[in-house]
Amino acid sequence: MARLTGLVDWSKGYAVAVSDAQPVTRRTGGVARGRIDKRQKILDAAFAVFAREGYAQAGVDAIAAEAGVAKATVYNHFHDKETLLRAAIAASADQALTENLAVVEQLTERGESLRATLETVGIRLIQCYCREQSWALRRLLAAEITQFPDLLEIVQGRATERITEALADRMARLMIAGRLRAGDPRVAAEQFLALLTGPVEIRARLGTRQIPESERRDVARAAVDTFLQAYAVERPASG
Amino acid sequence: MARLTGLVDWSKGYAVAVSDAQPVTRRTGGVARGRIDKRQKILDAAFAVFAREGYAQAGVDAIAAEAGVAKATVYNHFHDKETLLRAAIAASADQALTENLAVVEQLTERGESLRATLETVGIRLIQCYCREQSWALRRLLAAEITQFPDLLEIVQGRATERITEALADRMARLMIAGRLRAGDPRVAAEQFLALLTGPVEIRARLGTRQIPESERRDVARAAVDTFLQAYAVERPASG
DNA sequence: AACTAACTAGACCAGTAAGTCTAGATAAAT
DNA sequence: ATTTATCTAGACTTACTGGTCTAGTTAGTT
Repeated sequence: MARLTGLVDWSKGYAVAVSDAQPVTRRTGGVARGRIDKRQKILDAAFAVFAREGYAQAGVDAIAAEAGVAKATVYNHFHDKETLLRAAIAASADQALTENLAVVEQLTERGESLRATLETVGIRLIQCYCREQSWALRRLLAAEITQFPDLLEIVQGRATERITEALADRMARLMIAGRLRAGDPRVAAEQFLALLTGPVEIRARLGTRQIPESERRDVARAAVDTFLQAYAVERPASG
Repeated sequence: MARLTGLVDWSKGYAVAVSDAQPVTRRTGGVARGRIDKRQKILDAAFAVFAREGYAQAGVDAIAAEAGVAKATVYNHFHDKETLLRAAIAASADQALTENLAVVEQLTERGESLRATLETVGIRLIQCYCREQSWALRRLLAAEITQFPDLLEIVQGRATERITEALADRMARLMIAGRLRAGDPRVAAEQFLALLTGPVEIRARLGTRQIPESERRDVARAAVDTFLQAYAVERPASG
């Protein structure tokens, strides 16, 4: 009866299910994971369908079909539709986080001009922000936040907050290195991100419009201009 | 059979239904509107329930109950659940727009210091942005945009876009008046808004956290600082 | 007072979807 | 070859809800 002989309470245990609830098979052998990649397939399909139709509208049948899997298999991996939602969102947030962190890491104090570095990082951050998956994640989160308030922690703890913090770290390094005027690195990070994503937000229309490459570059350049005018130590030759 | 003897196709006519589909009673008399304020009650209730539960989850019964009205009455005013959603969102967007425009209008070239004016306007804009209804509207829009793409035009045409444009107008005036460095007023408007709402967005956690008054003031001040350092004509005495 | 349009309460139908269950297929490990 | 865990297809139960309809009520207008 009990599927795990009572080792863990799975009824609400999304914290476990979310991170790595590997089915038993995975651990039995050495090479292992006979066809447990189905789990990932289900997660991907679930995210896609949830994003497209919304939680309430999304049918588990549809998710199973999109994953190329039987409905029972879905319930084999995830106890609940709700659990599935949390897992899918967590997985997507993790993915978005690593992408963003990789970009933030490129913001070092050494290297050519600070302006050029900021612009490159800016363009890449905008790229991340404009991924279809990113838009879907933000939309889905906004949609279901009132029904499942804990989604906020699942995502915020994995994405927005951590990215801002990582960027703040870099800003602090730049300030210490004398490349940026001293100030609150957290505010600097927030404002840099705001200058990048704010204009994008308006122009992208919640992700329904694809912003052309050139426009994204313009936004990044304008953002860096404004940012540097406020935070650069020596004034760049203007005009 | 046809409720309006075929004058208008009501089956999908949200453009009409949205703006002012007043029931006949309203026009029969002079003083009129016997109890047609029910329409507003329904709209308010619908927005509240849609925002709380999401479109798919929201039951028309629940909306009727919250409006203090029979279900049939809802269908008397609005042909469809879908029509009701559009109408409710449009009404809410209209309201948000007028509030925001009233604030933007306060940004004139005369008056004490430009910095003080910008700060006041900034604080008020943040206030508008943080209204529970504003958050609900943005969340709801994000939630249903994939299902009802036309919602975007209903809202964007009434809110975001118009506000940005109005602000850009003011920026242009300030540039012409020599109070701001000449440049693209549209970009200035976007960046000013971004500097205000970006940090608020992160801190408010999709509207689930109430930002204290002092924190909002800090954000506005920081935004104005950065903005003026980039756009002021003469450098403000720093330090 | 008579008329009329909007309202109410509640029954009702039809469609849909979460979650369970059964019986059988597949494939890794011993 | 046998065992064991997962998988599949699909029927099934249960519950909910959009929209309609009916019968009767309320209140403004003439």
